[in-house]
Amino acid sequence: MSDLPYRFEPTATAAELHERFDSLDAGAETDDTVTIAGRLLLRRVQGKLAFGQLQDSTGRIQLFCPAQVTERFEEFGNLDLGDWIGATGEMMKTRKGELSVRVREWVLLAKARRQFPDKWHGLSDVDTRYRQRYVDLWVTDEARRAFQIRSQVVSSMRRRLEAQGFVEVETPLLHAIPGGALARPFITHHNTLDIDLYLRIAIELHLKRLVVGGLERVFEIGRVFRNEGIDPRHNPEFTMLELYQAYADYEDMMRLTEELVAGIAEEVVGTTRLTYGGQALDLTPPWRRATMNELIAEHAGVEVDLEMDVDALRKIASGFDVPVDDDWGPGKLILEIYEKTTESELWGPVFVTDYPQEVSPLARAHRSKPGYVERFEPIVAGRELGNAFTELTDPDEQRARFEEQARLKAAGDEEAMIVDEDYLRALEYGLPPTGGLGIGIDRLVMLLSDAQNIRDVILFPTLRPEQER
RNA sequence: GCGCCUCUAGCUCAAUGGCAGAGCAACGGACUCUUAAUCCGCAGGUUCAGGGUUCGAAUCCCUGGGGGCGCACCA
Repeated sequence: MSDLPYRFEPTATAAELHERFDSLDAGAETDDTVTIAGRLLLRRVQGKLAFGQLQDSTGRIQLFCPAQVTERFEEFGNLDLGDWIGATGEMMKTRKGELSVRVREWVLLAKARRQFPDKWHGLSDVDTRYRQRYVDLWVTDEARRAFQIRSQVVSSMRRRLEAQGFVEVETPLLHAIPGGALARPFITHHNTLDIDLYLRIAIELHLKRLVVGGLERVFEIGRVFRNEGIDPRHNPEFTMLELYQAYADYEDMMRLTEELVAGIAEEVVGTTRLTYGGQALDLTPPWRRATMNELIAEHAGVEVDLEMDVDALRKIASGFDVPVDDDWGPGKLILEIYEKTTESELWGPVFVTDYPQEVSPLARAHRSKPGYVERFEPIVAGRELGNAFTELTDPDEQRARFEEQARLKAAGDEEAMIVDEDYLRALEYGLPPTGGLGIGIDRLVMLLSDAQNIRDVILFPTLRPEQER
């Protein structure tokens, strides 16, 4: 029978105590009684005097425990590193100037039956860090920091969007028709309906239905699933912000993006001038705008255009070692050339604009450039941070785009879309001019926490299951 | 999916074909101002698993497993 308490009531956190009492002089004693709780992560017993370092979610505070003052002193000295305890005592500073709680009463809240990692070296095996995040969070300062930043980023994002009149919604994760992006979905099954359902690969189509429904500014921050490879920038489930704004176009979305990201950076890390992977990264608006074709010319040294002969584009692509598929039109060829030669070279931030329509089935045709759409991707540190466009609103045009996608699907393209009749019906009721934007939250947090691996900003990244021993 | 690298005590790491080791943690002891406390003592292992080569394997080879990086795919 365990005699561990069912409840405990700390009156202060480590951070609060430092804020209130750091100004004490070395050797000072007070009558201020506090109760704190946390894990004992360091301990130094010295005969009739013991010191402990208690860590809670806000930081660390020293416990000062003379045998004459601290109850059950012998037992206190036998605590293991990692034990959860609660302690009550008076605030003081040691002669050496370390702020401490002089512990009178204390209670064991939970026993650490497994040994904690080395107090100095911590955990370096990344596999263990990801699998046992509950340990990692205690012993790896950067891990705690990254997830604090993540929390603040999402919180700041919500507040900023709400302040601009955006309404947050939740739409289904289980989709009968996967859509809104070009990606392979996870498939699952509903027993009672006896139908296959897909974990969503994007939020897009439901949110645009809501704009049809009169939610003129709408957003969702939520999990999206793509059945693709895992690498330092990709996790099969990741978090996206998607937002849609009636009456806006992609120029509005560019302004919104740079202001949102810069505002969040300012609020969360205090500056828009970051260092990412040792290189300076300045998120201060305005960000550069450049068309895909201009950037290809800059970085690959070749002029490409949809007007060009397909065979000429094929030749250019092959020249850059792009494996060319016979089915690809000029738009897909240009995109592949861009991704192979240019994208990873862009440090940014830069808005890459004016994508070929062929690879953008949900974006509206460019108002002045035939064959192109009003779409951009914000590129930062050589990677896409998001995707946005002036939304395609014409139901007939959308049907034609879906049918072209369905043709590609039939030809073997597993990432192509299929016709979504209900979405077309919604468009037939009328979607106003609308700007849409998606931002990868994980990627944004990586930038702001200087993380080189997406797993460092996802608490429990997807891993192979451990084998039974 | 392919290629390269990696896996040794709870943690961090040595030992590169010749007796499996250290620091921290644990365990026993000393110590009333420590800061990774210090000092003395004592334990701790299916070297990821299985097979092979060898007088002898943590080390070399093969198969399998976990992880990392790169490529492919993608945001």
